[in-house]
Amino acid sequence: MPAHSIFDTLSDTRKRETLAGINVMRFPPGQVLFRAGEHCQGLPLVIKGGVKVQMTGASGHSIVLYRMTADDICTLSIGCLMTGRGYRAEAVVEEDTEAVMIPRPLFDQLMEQSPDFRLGIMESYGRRLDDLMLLVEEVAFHRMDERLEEWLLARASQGQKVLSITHQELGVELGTAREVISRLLKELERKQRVRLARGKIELTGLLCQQGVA
Amino acid sequence: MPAHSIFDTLSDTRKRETLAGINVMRFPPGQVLFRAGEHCQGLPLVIKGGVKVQMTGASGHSIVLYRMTADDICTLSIGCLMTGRGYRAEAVVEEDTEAVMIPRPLFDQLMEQSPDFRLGIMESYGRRLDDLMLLVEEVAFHRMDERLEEWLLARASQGQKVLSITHQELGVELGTAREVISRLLKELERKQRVRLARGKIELTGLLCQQGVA
DNA sequence: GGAGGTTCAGTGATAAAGTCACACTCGGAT
DNA sequence: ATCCGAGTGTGACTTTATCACTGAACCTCC
Repeated sequence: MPAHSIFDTLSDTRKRETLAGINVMRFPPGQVLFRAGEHCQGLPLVIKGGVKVQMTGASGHSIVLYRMTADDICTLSIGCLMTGRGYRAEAVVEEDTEAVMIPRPLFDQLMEQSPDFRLGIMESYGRRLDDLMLLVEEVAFHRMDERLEEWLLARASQGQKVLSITHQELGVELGTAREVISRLLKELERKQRVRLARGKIELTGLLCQQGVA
Repeated sequence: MPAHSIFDTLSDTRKRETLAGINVMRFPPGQVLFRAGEHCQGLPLVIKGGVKVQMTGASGHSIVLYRMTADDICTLSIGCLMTGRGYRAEAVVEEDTEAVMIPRPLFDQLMEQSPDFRLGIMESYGRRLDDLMLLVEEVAFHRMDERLEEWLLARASQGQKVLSITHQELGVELGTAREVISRLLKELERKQRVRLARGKIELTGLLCQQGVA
């Protein structure tokens, strides 16, 4: 039985009733859930998997804003749903993902009837605002070399030792240019913290050790 | 009768009943509504005035995230209210401001009973997310000289020709250092777009013309 | 009105980051 | 084997950030 924890607080019959009309969708990596400008059809709940949300600004550059993983709510969609405006960002699946789409009427109904559903939505919103505020601070004030190391470290702590990612993609992650990433990675290679290959970054030495801890 | 448009959809008796228990508070410029780390006591609704919300990052630098004006809802507070975490930002009054504070129980009650109240909250959240996403893009990819001109232009279009603001404060607005602002302003002065004085920036020439249009 | 202190602004030197242009190289595909 | 495109390396230059310091404007207190 596919589920999202926001339904856990509903009674069993209520839950069955709610989930009756909606079906789980599966998405492969690379699939685009929504694009900038598109209109929102409902509220996506991620059951499992991973989705990155990124935007491309007026400047033509892109930056990853945040990620959704298992049990997440696509908060961004709520705003679009309410105001009727199109998405400002796009969502790209990174790992095989299962999600359900809550249509507007059901969303309204749940908001009306379930205090816990409301709480879940509000909490999710709060977290997202926090994420974005931290991102602003990060982008505005942190050095790129530190941000890059932190990013790699975060991956290392998930147990990944060899990352399959291009410098260009890393540039989008951190909101900078490919050349900047290339130079910083070369510098890290000189410091024996990574080994580089085409499309791959192997974490070694301190970067890897710390990641395990 | 002080009011916030989010109450407009309530029936007159309902509205009277709701507003009975809460009283309008007045704040002078400079007053701090909340600080980073403090806990949220309720949901502030701005009746009139102006409040800026800014955060100071781990780096020790500050940046203005957004502003609240008449009829705004302090969306940030909802997240804090729901999760119980402290504020990550601080709110500073800029103009004489009137606000009401909705205590948690009343907030919960309105969320349960009024679809329009829910809609208003959700819309407000959506706008805030949008604001922050645009800010990320702006900070990450736009040139500082353009951002500065846009900021000045936005003030000009509100009819202000002489701004009372220090370079330091402008640095916080745009998330950069005072020296950077000083140099860019000097450059604008050379281009006859502003006249500078201690604590003042007078908009002239194109910058002013465009502002009026 | 001056002395002294504080806030604000200007500027040079240097480092970090972004931009532009172009060369090279690795891995398929034909 | 050759070709081609995606990925990477790098020099030259611009923009922005940081550090250190100077000087100017304003305030307060005699």
